[in-house]
Amino acid sequence: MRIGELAGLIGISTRAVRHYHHLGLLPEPERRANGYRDYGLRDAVALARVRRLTELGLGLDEVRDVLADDAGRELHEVLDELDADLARQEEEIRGRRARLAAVRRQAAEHGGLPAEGPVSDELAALFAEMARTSAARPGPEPAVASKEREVLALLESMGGEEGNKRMVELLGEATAAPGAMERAYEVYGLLDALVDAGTDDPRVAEAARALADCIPDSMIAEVSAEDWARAAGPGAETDGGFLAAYYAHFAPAQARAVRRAIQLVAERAR
Amino acid sequence: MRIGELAGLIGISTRAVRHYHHLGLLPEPERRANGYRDYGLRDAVALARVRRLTELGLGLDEVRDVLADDAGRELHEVLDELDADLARQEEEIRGRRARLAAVRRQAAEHGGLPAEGPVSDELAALFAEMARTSAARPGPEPAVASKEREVLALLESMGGEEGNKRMVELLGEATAAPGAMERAYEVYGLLDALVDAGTDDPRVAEAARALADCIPDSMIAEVSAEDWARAAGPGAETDGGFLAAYYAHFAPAQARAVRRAIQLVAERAR
DNA sequence: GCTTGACCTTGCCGCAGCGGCAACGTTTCT
DNA sequence: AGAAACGTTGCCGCTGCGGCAAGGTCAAGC
Repeated sequence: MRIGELAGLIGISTRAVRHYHHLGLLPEPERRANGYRDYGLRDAVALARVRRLTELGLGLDEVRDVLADDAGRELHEVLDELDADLARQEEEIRGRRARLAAVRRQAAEHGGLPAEGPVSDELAALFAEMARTSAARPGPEPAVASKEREVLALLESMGGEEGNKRMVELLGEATAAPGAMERAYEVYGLLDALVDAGTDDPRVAEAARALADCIPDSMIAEVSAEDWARAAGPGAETDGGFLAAYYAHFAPAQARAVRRAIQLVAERAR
Repeated sequence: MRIGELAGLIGISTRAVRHYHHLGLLPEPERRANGYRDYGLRDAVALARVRRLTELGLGLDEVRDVLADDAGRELHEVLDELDADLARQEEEIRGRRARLAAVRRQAAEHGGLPAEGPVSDELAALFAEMARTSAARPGPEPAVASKEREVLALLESMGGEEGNKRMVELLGEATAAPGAMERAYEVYGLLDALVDAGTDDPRVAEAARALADCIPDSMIAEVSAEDWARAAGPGAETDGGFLAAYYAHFAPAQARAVRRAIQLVAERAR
């Protein structure tokens, strides 16, 4: 047989056959006078065995090892490992499909993936409420409000399924109280004014007080007192986690005010 | 944020982030004076979205398309396609695991993968019977016998689950008859003597007759008369399938004898 | 000031399992 | 004689980054 006949017999490409030669999976057969490889049925048997193994999902080098080691002991190991690997892959795909189904459902309801804004309906409602409030107020929207939306969107997309959902829920309740969103925008205004201020500006303390007053007890209770304290603690800027990014997100005086507000909240939490 | 902070926040490597920049999945942020990339929370949001999509199993270019097209129509398509693809993969893995389980069972029973010989126990038994018969006969084993084993091993490993299994079964029955294997070895001897003969050697016809006499009616009935005729027909050598390889496997006079035998069988089959 | 270590920058190679293509020789059919 | 269908070797391409090179930058400790 020539290579094409062999390949056709087994149902594989000639490239694959040559590849197997190259990797040493299949011994090179005799050559004919013209240089063509000349295969016999024993080569076909060998190739069929190689292919059976590769189709099981073994890597080519694993196949080579299995074929080389006639020990058969290693085979057992390899097969066990392979099965575990396949089981893992199967689970992973199942999980992906589950998540994908959720995304598809949401995309269908929503008419598309959340583009740059909110992910959940609750957050979308919250943003809409913000937009209404802002439109009812004079002047442009404070930049801090838009930053706040970014933070919320990030928190929600960052994964912590349960905690963040609950957070958004509480936030929705809190801003649903009459006048709450207006008060929040007052605070945004105070913070916005600090964009170019020094960190020792007297308005910092004022903004911090106002911000802390906006946080309802229900949200304070949701987080442990230690966590509140940590959030305002000295290491927060440099812990490399979310808080560091959060503080870095604001101008220095704004960050100072936010931090002071969290300190006040932490005191209330005790 | 610098790139490491961003990456840590989302839970990804800096390499991946840069890779996403390179592929245009994530816009390049402003640079600081020292050339470092400077990220804000909005970048984190964008990155989180990219990552959610990639973790669903979308390719990076698909993610880019989805993010670029705010149409959302294409998204639906892509997600459908992805789900179908994942379903296919899941099925494939399931099939592989099933086949793998069979191989593992066999390997455990057998103390290793069939090394170069038979695959099934039935074929192993047949080969053992051949070895016994050969040992009881004077002189070395005819080369044709070994070639025959190759053919059988190939047939069995080539896949056609049902048909080949039945073939081996019938072969087992046929050779279990008293004296059958001895008669087969007589024929092997006749064929072996033809290795250097011309195709018009008178012994060809004799060997063909003897070989045809070895084939029991049960095997003849298993294959349709047309298939027998085709197997001995003029196109068999060049059809590129198994028969071509089979005939090429023998010396010319041997092949001629085998073919003549099949012709005789085909006549009996009618 | 100097080192050390942890960052950052760009850029190119490697990975699995071949497919594609180049650039060429052989066989076979017409 | 020419075309079609084979064969040969060899190198590049694909995915989603990781590794490594060969630096520049920054903060901390001596």
